[in-house]
Amino acid sequence: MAVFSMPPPADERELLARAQALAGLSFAQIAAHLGRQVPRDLRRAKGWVGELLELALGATSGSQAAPDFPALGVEMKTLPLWADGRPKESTYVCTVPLTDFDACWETSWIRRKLNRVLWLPVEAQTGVPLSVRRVGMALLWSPNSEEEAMLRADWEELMDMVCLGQLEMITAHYGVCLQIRPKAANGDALCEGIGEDGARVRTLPRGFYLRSTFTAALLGRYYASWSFSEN
Amino acid sequence: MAVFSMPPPADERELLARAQALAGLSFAQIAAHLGRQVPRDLRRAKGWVGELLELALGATSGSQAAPDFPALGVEMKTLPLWADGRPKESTYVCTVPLTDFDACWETSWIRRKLNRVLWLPVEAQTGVPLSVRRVGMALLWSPNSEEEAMLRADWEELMDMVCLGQLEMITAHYGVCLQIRPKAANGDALCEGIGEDGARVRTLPRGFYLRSTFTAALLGRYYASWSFSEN
DNA sequence: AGGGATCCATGATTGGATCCCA
DNA sequence: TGGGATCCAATCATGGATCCCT
Repeated sequence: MAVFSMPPPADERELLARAQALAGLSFAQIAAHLGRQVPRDLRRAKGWVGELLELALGATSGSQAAPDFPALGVEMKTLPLWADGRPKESTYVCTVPLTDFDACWETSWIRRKLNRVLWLPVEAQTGVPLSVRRVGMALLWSPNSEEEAMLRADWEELMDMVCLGQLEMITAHYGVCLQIRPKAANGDALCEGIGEDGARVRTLPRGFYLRSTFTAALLGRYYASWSFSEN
Repeated sequence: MAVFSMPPPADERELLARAQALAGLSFAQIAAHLGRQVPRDLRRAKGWVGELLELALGATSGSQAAPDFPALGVEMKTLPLWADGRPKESTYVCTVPLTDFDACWETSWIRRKLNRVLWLPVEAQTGVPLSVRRVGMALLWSPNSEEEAMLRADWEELMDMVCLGQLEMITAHYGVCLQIRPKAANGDALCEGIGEDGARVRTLPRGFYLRSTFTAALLGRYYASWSFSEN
């Protein structure tokens, strides 16, 4: 029997149970239950996997500035992995506030987003067709004190530069676990930022991304080893 | 032969010539030339007449913060009239900037919008079917010194209240020729404004409107009398 | 009939991320 | 293979205004 929609989970226990029930299922199986078509590849549907799994778990669809599970304060993130369990990509977290001089870590959007995350590892091995790729074992995570200290240090360094009008100097090389990179429909999309002289300038929208070294270490704390093998 | 699109007019002369060519035509006639359908009524298409006439004149469609005819600095406004020539409604001008403490009349958005306006009277008599309603004689207008002084006085009174956090006290009763009223998709739409204590609060978006007494007087300066009668 | 409330179209923005070249 | 560039869906915001109750 096909399930076409799902109410939000009542608590973390229920959310985690649903997520664990997805472990091992292929995208084709999940899509079939939700009445969705699997695209040929992700080139023209880059967010498809994330949207599919949000639907499968009963997440609230993209309402601004709210977590995926508002009642629980939980954010869902897919984590694309190579067949050997290493993260394939960095992880997009949220947009960078480019004109907020008063930003502080404690009340920052990124800290709220990362405070409680349901990580869903997903198979992303090149060459494996999308329909047969599988969901892995879910992990409900909060940063430990060491992780939070690292995130905070990166955030403060990067946001200092943003507020001091040094945005154009920022490359993805800054930050140990967090980086700032462009996040736009294309190179023509512009928003407002702070220029060298403190005045407003037009610039590319930017996003915060978690480096794959960070997400790899995070997985490593919970899973001694991990793979999508048939064993 | 149907005309499906129209390049922007090169100068005010050309714009005015096109507008005068529309005088006396029904909405059905204009829509037919543009390959558009006339809706049964305006209840679920409130902006239809404005959009039709923009298309007919070669206006740039709703690009943000730019006039309808950017090269000319001209704004187009329909002016719905009763059969006897009195304005039926107030005229929406633009949104009210709710968080701009430094706003001044000289550089205000509303002043730029009203600096040069092509008024298009349109028949709006209740009971007359939309398809047979007609366009009237166009008027290319700029505020005279008296009109500008009145607009400025109203604007300064109203914007003082906005900036002092007295927004919730403003009703449509303030202002001799200009008023502030809600301008939103519905009562749930919220934006940012200034609260009583100076902090940001969530509030309804507001718009500036010209009272119909103002637009009536404006027409009266140019047309001794005016109607859509068959004579 | 004045004024608070609302409606549609469309462009801009955000949230979901992966693509793909050097 | 890191990092600059890009893609889709859905929501939000803006511009076009009129509706409709008291």
